[in-house]
Amino acid sequence: MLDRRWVADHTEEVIENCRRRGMPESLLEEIARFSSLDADRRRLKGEIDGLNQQAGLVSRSIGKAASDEEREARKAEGRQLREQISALEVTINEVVAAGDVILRSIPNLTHPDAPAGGEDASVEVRRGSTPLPTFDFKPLDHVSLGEKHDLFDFEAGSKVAGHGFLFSKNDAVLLELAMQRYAVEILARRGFTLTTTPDLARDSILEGTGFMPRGPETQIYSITDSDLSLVATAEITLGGAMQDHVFDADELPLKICGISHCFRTEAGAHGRATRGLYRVHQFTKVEMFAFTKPEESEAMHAELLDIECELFDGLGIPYRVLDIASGDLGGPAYRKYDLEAWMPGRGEAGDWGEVTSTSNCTDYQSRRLGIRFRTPGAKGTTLVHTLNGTALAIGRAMIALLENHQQADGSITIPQPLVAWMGKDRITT
RNA sequence: GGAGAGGUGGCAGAGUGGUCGAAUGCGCGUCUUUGCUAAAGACGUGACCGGUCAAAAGCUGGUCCACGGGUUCGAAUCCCGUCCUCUCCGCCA
Repeated sequence: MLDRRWVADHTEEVIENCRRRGMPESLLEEIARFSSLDADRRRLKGEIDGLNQQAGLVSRSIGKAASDEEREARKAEGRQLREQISALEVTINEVVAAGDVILRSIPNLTHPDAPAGGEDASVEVRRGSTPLPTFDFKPLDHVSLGEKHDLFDFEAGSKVAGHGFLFSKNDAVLLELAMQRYAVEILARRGFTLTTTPDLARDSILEGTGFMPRGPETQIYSITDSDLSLVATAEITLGGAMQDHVFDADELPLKICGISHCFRTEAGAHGRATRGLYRVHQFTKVEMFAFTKPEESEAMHAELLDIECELFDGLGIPYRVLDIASGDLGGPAYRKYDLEAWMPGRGEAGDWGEVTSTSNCTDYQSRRLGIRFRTPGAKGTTLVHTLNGTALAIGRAMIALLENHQQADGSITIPQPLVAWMGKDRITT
């Protein structure tokens, strides 16, 4: 979330930003209301502070009271003050709660260079080093390739868990492991701390990271009779792990890699391009997360993007990089780049499909999570910036890999960097 | 899962109803002594929300002793719930 005080003092700027992001008119009106709510909060806070001071003085005087009558009189006075305070606290809590609802619904500010507009306004800013493939045969999509080589069992997935789940089989398993090993290798070399993370997290952690468990339109699976949910991405746990932490300045920037399963209900996503691996309820992802000082976050964002490019260039997968338009940014993102890989089997004659996403969330997540750093000699603490990026989302990357590397004879070549981990250089029948 | 112990400032650790944001030690900062280092001494050393101020500093009010509730004029201290840690037992990959 944004800073409460800053929002109250910069209402016009905040509204302008929301307009740029295509937020509904109703939210803009709410933001205008926020400023007066916050003024109420401050006024009430002043009153309560004053009463607290009085009540404290009264309480302390009781021990030194000269007589029983005086003591009783003071007690009554103290009781009366506390009642006033309680009443005001009820009011201020309501005001704060109303303000918080608004504050939490306000998205992050937007990078001035991010393209303005909706989904279609995103701008291609870069291409990968691998050219689009040319086939002298009709390329298959990954589902057909999977059938040919017995790589996936969607029926078994449906049987045990329902539509959107699958079993990987045979060479697909080796490939999954090889891809993870490949990604981890590159991230380790880039100075990331390697972790595997819990696949479940408390609802409070989800909320702190900006996810909404248990709403009517939630994308999150939750566990009945507990406060746990299945994570949609390791971003939740990697950010959540540092909740309320204060870094020393020399610990930053900190780069962490987390491998987790990701679970998404994909509510309302039926009927879209969901064949095969593209949109499933569970997949494995190698995620990057970074904590930086504010002035370092843009450079870190560029680094995360570079790593994503390096990973896909290394796999020989053609892709384009999109600078995501303001209207299509998620709430916490100040700026976001997506990699879209070329998927020859997608649509009529191939199409781009999103495979990674990297966001600079500036201090939007860290404010709610209370993640700060301290500079020696300087007073106070400063909120860190958080960034996240996909290293490899296994399912989607595998679609691109299988479809781009298929050969006329039906076999699939394994990109060189994976061969050692995979133990073979080709998938054949 | 069962039984017990416990969660206090950057760390260690005292504090069982008021004068406690909290002793003491370590660490850290400034200064003094010293040719440098070491050592010693003096002083200082948290976060958050407000007020004052153009702003910062400063000054000033409040809140914070895991978290949330309760009792009380008053809670780090008493009661309840939650979370977490440790020890033992059970179970288990």
